[in-house]
Amino acid sequence: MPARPLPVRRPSDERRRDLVEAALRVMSRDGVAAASTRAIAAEAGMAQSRFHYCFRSKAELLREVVETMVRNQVTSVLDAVGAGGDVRSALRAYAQHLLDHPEQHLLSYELTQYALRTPGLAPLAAEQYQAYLDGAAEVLAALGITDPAVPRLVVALLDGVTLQWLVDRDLGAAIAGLERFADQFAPPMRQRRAG
Amino acid sequence: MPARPLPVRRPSDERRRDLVEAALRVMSRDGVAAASTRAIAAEAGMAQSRFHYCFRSKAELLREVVETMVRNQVTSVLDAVGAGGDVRSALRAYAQHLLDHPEQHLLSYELTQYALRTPGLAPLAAEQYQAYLDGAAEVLAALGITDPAVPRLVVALLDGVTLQWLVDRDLGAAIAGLERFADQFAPPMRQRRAG
DNA sequence: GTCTATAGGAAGATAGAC
DNA sequence: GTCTATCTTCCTATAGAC
Repeated sequence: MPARPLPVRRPSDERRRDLVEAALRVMSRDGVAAASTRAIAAEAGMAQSRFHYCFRSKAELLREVVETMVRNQVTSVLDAVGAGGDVRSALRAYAQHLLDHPEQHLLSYELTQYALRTPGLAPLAAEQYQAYLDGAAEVLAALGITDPAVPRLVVALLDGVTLQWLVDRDLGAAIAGLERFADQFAPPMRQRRAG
Repeated sequence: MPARPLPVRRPSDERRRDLVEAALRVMSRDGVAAASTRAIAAEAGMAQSRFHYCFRSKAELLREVVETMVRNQVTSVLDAVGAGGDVRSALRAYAQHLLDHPEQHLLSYELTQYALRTPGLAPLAAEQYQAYLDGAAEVLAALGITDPAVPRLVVALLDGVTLQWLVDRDLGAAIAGLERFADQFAPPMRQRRAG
């Protein structure tokens, strides 16, 4: 058997992963605008010039950053929300996730807009939201809600409520909004409808 | 009467307005990240160094940019939505506004996040959303909806639906989502509930 | 492969001629 | 007041020693 039956796909695959994760830390902490190649390389504990040994350009990194972040976030939220329970408990779990990881959610919006503003990267934003829709559909199916229009509505409402919370940090209002919304889909324990 | 009975409040008040408007044009067209003082001054037809004659710093400009943009946008949406009609027609008017001025809405999100990420500017994002809440409350009151929790929910849903539309440009899905939401507040012409 | 050093340019802000 | 020219700093990306 030869020593290397097939050439290593990319010699710096692991370094790339390190840089992507460092980029995610910098972006979460300081924002997308602050994530220069210098800051990212420093966060990963390497010289700035090594960045360009692993990635042809910063744009190439950002593609992977968005993909990784979406994967992580969907997994993270799905784990938090879980499979059992009812709609209300799922929404409360989402609120808890928001409270525990506000930077993840803020970063998500920032990367969406980065993708929308960067020529050629708009499809990434579409992939991002497709992943959110798929995640929402999965949770909703586990809750017995199969109406195909609902995931889209749920993602929209979670997005809007999350953005408001990031601005005013009023968790009570956010939860009240989510629970009121939940009444549309799960029979409320008690009547809550207004008019 | 003396020629100048009182000193002009700020000798460059008009120039400031010009720069703010130029900044809004550049930001709408190319994104917040592309709005350098050079690009803004060029858009306003002046030398870059004159920027710092009108504004002490770029941060000072951005405060005014956010305030002006929020004022403009609230006015613009309120005009489009109008005072008469029902919830559904108001939502359709909003959708039309979105279709006519996508950049305004994208810019709104970008500036929120810029404010959230810039130390000391977070209150600006809060002011921005307070203005949106006030605008929504005004429209809802004209529609006979006085539940104080609803404006917040409406703003959240419009935000979420708008963001989704900016990503996938699926207007049919956006309108369907809005109309379904409208059923909560206005009695639907026909039954639309799913399960 | 990994580093230091640096090219080459754009950013915000200022100096000084006019 | 307004310009050109420039300072300083930071950026992405590359060159070249080791």
